[in-house]
Amino acid sequence: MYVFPHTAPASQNAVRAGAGEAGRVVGATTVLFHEGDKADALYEVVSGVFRATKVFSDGRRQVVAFAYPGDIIGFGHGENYRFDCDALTPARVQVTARGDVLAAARNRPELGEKLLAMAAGEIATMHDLSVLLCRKSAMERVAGFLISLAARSGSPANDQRVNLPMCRADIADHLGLTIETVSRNLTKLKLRGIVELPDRGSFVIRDLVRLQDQAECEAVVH
Amino acid sequence: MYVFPHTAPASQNAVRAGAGEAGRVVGATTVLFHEGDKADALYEVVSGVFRATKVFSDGRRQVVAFAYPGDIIGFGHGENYRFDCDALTPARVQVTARGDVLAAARNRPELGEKLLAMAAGEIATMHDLSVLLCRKSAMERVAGFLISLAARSGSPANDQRVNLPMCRADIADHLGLTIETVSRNLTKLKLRGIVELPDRGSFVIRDLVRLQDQAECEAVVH
DNA sequence: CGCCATTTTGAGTTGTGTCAACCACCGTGG
DNA sequence: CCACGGTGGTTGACACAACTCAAAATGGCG
Repeated sequence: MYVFPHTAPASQNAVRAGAGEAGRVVGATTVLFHEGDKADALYEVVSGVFRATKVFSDGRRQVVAFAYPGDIIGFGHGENYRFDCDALTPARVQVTARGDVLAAARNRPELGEKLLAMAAGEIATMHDLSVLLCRKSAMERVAGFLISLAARSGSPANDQRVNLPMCRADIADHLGLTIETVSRNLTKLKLRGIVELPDRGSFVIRDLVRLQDQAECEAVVH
Repeated sequence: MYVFPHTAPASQNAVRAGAGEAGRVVGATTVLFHEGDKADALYEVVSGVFRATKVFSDGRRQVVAFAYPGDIIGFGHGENYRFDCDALTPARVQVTARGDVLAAARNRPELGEKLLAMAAGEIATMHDLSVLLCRKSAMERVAGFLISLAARSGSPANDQRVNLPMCRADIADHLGLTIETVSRNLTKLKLRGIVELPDRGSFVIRDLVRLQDQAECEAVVH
């Protein structure tokens, strides 16, 4: 597992979310919130990719989730946020005060149902993650991760370039592996002609069927 | 990982939940629902313990969650249930048709908020599980699991007998380990005087502080 | 062009899985 | 009452996949 040096500056430009603030544009590495902050806002990702991380006292991290456009960040917390969240790329988010959302749902029941449905979606995502983490081999995790990424950026199909906005360390800490193991398995997939790695920030699936074979179980698609 | 023999009879007495049915008493091994069944009911656990499992085509299983009194089963599914659910012990559940709940929430917004809060709780639980699964060592997982169990059956304190209603295979498939590894680590904890294992169905924490040391991070408590 | 961060590759170690034997518990039936 | 068989749990020996440490290679950027 890659451990970030404690001395590394966490992130520069922190955003304080005002209630009802809308369509905020943020740069890469912008922090939406830290673990322990008062959980008073919901964020809808409009564009870009965010990363939710939990950092442990010993320096180890877990990347709990990646958030793509359409995803809502801020569910599943109590009074205070349960992890840190920052932007991996330049991004835009729609910020809404939690109180406002609840008040609105009070008047418009269909909105409440939509919130519930989104919460259900997040639960399903977490189920899938825990399934991914329980799968034994590193290859299964890496292959499954690539498939779920491809599914998020449109439907997973052959010869389609998919962005890989997170670094190896993020992938490793998401899958419970080390960067070396992630790298080795990506190389293995490349040598077998299953994926292509044109540069650090993207990949191409050349043989989806065989990639799914590597993932060893039905593709996790939302 | 322990793989249940395919030939084993899944479970005898399946319950078909009628809408609005209340306070149903079920025996151990009773199946609430199977993966793929139409997700038309919510279950509130009144007493007993339930187990949510996902079975893969190759026979491997993951125990996605254990449900204790007060827990709601049935969130986080779409049209159809995403995993199997059965009782580990004789139990009682409150069954409610999903449509009824949504209709009720439509009229009573505070109910809708309660539902959202419960969904948030389930998300938090799943976050904790994925955190548990990302922890590297088997000992960390086992220790963390014992702590979370103790937390669920009252507050975790020394010299308090805690029920362990699930078998080693369930624990193993919950933590992504094998039964042998679970067993070895439990023995290790026993030899170190950290826990006691009076019988198969329970354990006693003798030194909570050292158990938390083994879990390597702040106790996961709800 | 040269520097720095990130990724890849390599060599050696170790923890956990695998396979197999053994043990403890419990209900059954002689 | 005890012998028996079955189930679930523990223990041991060994192999292998993933981790660790280290070094080389790649790519981005001033």
